Amino acid sequence: MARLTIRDIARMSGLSKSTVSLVLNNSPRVDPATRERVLELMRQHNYVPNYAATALARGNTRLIGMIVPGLTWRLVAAINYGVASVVEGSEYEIILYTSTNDRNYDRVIERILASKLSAGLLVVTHNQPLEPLEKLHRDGLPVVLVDTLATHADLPAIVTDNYGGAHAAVRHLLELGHRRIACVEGLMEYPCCQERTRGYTDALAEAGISHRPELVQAGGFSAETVADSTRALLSLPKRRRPTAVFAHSDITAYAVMETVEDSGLKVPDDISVVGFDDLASSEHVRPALTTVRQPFEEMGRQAAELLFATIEGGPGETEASRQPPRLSLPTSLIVRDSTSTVA
Amino acid sequence: MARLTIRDIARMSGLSKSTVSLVLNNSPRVDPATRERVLELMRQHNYVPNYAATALARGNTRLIGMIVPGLTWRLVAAINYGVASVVEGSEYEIILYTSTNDRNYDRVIERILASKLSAGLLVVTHNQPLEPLEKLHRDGLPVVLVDTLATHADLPAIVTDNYGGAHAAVRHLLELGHRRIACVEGLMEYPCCQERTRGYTDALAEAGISHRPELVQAGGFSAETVADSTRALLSLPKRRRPTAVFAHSDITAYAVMETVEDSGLKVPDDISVVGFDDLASSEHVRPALTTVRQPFEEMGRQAAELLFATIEGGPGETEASRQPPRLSLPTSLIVRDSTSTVA
DNA sequence: CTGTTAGCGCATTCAT
DNA sequence: ATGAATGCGCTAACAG
Repeated sequence: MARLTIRDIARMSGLSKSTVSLVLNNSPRVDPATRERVLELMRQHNYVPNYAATALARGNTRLIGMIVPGLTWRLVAAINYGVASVVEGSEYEIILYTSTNDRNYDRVIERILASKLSAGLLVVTHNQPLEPLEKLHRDGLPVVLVDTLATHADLPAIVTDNYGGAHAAVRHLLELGHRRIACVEGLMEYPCCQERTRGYTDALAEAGISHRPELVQAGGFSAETVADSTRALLSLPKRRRPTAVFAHSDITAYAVMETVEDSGLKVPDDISVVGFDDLASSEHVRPALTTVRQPFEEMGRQAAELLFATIEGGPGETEASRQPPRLSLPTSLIVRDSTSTVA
Repeated sequence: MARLTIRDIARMSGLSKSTVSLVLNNSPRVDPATRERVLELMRQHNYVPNYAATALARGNTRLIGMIVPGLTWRLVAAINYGVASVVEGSEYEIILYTSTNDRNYDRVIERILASKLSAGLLVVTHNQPLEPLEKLHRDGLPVVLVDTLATHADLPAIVTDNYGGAHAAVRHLLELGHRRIACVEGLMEYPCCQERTRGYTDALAEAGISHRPELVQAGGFSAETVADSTRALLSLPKRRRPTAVFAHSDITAYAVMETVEDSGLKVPDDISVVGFDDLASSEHVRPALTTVRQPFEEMGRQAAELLFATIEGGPGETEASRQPPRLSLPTSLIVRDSTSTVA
């Protein structure tokens, strides 16, 4: 597999390297006939330009980095798919930075990304400090956040309407006649979770229901904490006990449902449950979970397109680019079997 | 962010480029004192060698390609995690090739991978033709298959014991007293599915149960086909109707369970169901699914390590390497609530 | 429209 | 132990 170089093609075609290079780069200023001849030659000999050489000469690569935290793979699959669907139509490739533990996050940022390996960066759902990313962005590396709701960050981002989603979920419960609606929260360091609680609180307030702190429980990401919280809710005296639970995530909702059933109550007959995310499995859980769907795939697509736009747009220190675009995609309520009218 | 080059470091340290280069490559023939001085300088100025330049000069990159088919993301998450956990301890990065549709598979193989972008290739669960991969491998690009049970392929692979897993699943049902055990198959083009049917058939035969073709149904990957197959099974006269179903995958099992319940029967009371894979969601499905666990994460780890070994091992046309290593990882039966003794 | 000439940043001989 | 020279394969002015 003696690799062919551009020089070989040049010799074979009787042209010079530069002309061949022009062909490679689709330059209009090359004779269509010779152009076709060269292309044919390449095809015949299975010539492929050396990536490293191209990158070096150009001064930039055609790779985009994608940072995804290890723990959120279940959400990330769909995002990835969306990203991939637009990337594969381009000349770019994805290079994947997964940090399975948090410690090497800094290494990833400081060392690898500084090596000019990627032309842009997609950062998926994470709660690491954003300062390093902002610095990179200021230094000219396009960065797009995906599902990282960092309100204070000075970075372009694709997010979903967490507030609206939560609000709609609670509205749904209210319309079913529920009045005592609990909330089992996720990690409140995440702005998205803060938004969800805000949506919950506001929806209740708008319905004229006064806030009851005892109905808002910490959940976190651990099934045990969620179980504890759920038991705390169930142990309330009957007339103060919630008839419905809004969970900050589908995973949380699963744990809530399991705890409810373990304690001899039925979902949705005794307690309705709404989740958030619409993971693929939520359709198969029994009862099938009513939940707020996040358009993950679409988010991935939009994020990739935004990133490409920024990359192609050049340094673009225009007035418009100083205000980083922040696209919020709508969520939708998927009503299934885990919610019903209040008994 | 005017990027520093090796030349800058050389100037600052009063040395020549080549000496600095020697430091970068951990050459023993450089004075420990100067070596430390140079390293310190690099640290201070946040110098990182240009990846493309290094790759070009060396003639090889420190990237490993990972081909994953778009449709199997749910399985792939855990594999990825395993791969990432070993890659992040190395100097390599992952570059992700996802083909969301099958058409560009050839393009991926022929063009991108031939561009010397990756030092090795990890190919995850796919059913594309393997010839191109074999060719690449012969041409010196290390390739490792993950969960692609291609019995006839001349490539190193990490697989799981599909036969043994299926066998164990059916044994489990037999021990519960079931005699009429159906099988809802996956895509039979996949060798792994062929193995699963073989395990099913053999386990029955060993128990002295004669093969009943009507109990083996096509499932494929579509929920509707599975539903059809399940209804066909349920519509058998009561004394020929199966009391248990072995499904080729968890997803298939979900659809089987739903169809069973739609028709008014109960899992596991009327019909026991066993899946294959142990997706994360199988724990949350109701009834929680009894299934055969594949050690996805471990597969990813092993695959990455095998790939590294081959890369570092050089061209290695030894006698041992002519016989491509084929590691089969054991599966384990996870008993949950979807199986019970026969009524 | 096409060829000439210089690099891109680094690794790697060969000298010293 | 360190420096000078050369080339990896390609792009990008600048000429013609």
